[in-house]
Amino acid sequence: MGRVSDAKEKLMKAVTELIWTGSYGSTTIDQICERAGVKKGSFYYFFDSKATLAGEAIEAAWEEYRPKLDKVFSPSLAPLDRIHRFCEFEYQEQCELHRQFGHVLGCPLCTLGTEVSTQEDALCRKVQAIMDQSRKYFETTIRDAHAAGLVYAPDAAAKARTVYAYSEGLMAQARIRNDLQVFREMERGILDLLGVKEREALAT
Amino acid sequence: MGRVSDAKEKLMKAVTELIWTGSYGSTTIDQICERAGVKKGSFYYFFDSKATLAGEAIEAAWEEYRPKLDKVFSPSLAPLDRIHRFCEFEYQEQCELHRQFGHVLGCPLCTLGTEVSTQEDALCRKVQAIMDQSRKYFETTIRDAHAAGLVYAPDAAAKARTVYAYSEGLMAQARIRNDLQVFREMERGILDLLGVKEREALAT
DNA sequence: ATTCTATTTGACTAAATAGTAAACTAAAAC
DNA sequence: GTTTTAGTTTACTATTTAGTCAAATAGAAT
Repeated sequence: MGRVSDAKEKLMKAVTELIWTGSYGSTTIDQICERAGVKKGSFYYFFDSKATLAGEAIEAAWEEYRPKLDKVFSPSLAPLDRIHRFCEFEYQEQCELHRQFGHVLGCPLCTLGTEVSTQEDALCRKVQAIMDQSRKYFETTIRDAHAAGLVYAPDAAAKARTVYAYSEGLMAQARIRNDLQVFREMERGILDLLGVKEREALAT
Repeated sequence: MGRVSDAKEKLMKAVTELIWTGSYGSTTIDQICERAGVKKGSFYYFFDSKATLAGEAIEAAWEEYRPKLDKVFSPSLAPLDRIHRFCEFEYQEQCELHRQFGHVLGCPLCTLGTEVSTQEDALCRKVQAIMDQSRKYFETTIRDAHAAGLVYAPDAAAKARTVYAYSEGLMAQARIRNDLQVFREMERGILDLLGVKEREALAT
């Protein structure tokens, strides 16, 4: 079966970082290859365009991220505790990224999605699909919270869309302002959307 | 004083449209010139870079947009009515853009801001400045609503940040999904953040 | 009418970029 | 150890792109 290679993985890691720390449109194939330490011929051996690579890269990144969310949103935890842990987790992740790259990066899906929405249909669809899965964590949590009488949310899916939009908006603000403190407002905002008063949250 | 020119305005209009319907990174100076019907020499006569042009363009667009918001958020209206009108206004605007360009475009500030945040400092700062002004409409409205006893929001500025982040997040979703219906959830989401129950809103 | 000046034009350079192809190489399979 | 196959490299072409400049021009001011 010939020789084996990790060039594919290196290219995916490189493009993920470049898009996240910069933007899709401004990263070139030459740049990707250089950061990955891979020659352009090899790039075209594995992928046929930047869009294809980016698509596979975000899917791989999602598969790495997913188990972390599984842990944070474990159904064994009380619903409002999951929310709390998610906000804390997200804050810590962004702190780490900030340390590593010197800038608040926000959500890569949202940044990439808004940028390519009108231009790269296949890529944008992949972003949407991951967002759909991502939103499900909120949906399940909200449904559980409603069932437990902690919140009033008869339409958990609709409420999840709202909470998700808010969290994405907040991350966008954090990126634009390059300000980690923005994340400190996330939990309260989500609880407001869920109609949880300040005292109730503490009592849970 | 020599001859007069509208090339500057044409260039600003062109770049605004190209960024909004596409992205900052993917629009080239040649494209801008072509759409504006202006030769590249003239571009460099008026501006020294794409970033400079984009900066002036968004400022000009904001000055055009501002009076519309002044009308929507008129202090002569009941606070929750202003919110209602804003959501309706935003929906109508996006419908019109969708008709004109064949795609949901969302908020140009947020799209541009997240894209250039790590790359074009001066431009990003202009985005931030306009966002700050934009958010003030919410802040004033929320303060008035609190004073009128319609909502409980002792920290109007904080609440405005939350509402603003949510509205930006929702517009990002609308752009990514290319779905105008997303806007129909905006008012309820904002009222949820403000703690206004469904009945109360109608009663105002 | 003439002058003056703000603006326009087109032709140019240099660099960056996407994409190709054929020769080359390492290592797996036998 | 030979063959086979997967992956790598290098050198290349053709475009696109940013940015420059000197000459031309239109029209405002006088």
